[in-house]
Amino acid sequence: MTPAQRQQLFERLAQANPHPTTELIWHTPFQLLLAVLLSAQSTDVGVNRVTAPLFPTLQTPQDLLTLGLATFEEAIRTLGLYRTKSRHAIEMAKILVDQHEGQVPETQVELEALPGVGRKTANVVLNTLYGHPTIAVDTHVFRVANRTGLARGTTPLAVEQALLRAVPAPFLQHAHHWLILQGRHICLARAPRCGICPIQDLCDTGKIHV
DNA sequence: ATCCCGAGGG
DNA sequence: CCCTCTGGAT
Repeated sequence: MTPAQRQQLFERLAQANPHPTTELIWHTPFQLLLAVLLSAQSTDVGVNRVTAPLFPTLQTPQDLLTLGLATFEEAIRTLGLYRTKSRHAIEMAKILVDQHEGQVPETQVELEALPGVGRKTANVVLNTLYGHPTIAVDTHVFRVANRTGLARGTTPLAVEQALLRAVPAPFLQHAHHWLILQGRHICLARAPRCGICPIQDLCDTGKIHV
């Protein structure tokens, strides 16, 4: 894909979504961190479903410690991976209270040191919470980048590095969410909706068929 | 049967 | 590299 085509690709995604943001519902920094941790192998709709009744009284890491492991497990049970996620969330809250004065850290290293927080989650937090020009590569971004030919790679890290080179600078800030929304609503995993895709003519796969 | 804003452990 | 964690949606 040529630089001009990449520019055009993001111009169209930007036009379709002028103010892209996460579809997770949150109000405090800790809630965003917790919601992203819960989103692993789960849909945002599912995460919002379990956090809606929880978040009014769960705003800080201390609130989660007060709630306790058993109650939290029960509250997120329908998400899947609930035991691992609950354990990580509680351990994460302890570290935030003990070592970060209850605040969400702003560096990749500090974030990835938290239980349950890997590179993808750290990138989402840095971008969404602090406005860093990071690109978190999740299942959607990975699929869209490889399918379109925007940036190819066999691992999430390789795709992330390819995207950082392929995305025109003015679009870096919101590239993550534009690609996510494209993957979630248009470039679906099983049945991509090429008929309504705004970048179909720029896409390597879209030209071929589907 | 496959996928969903993955991470940690072996 | 592989495996496991986990339930709901399609």
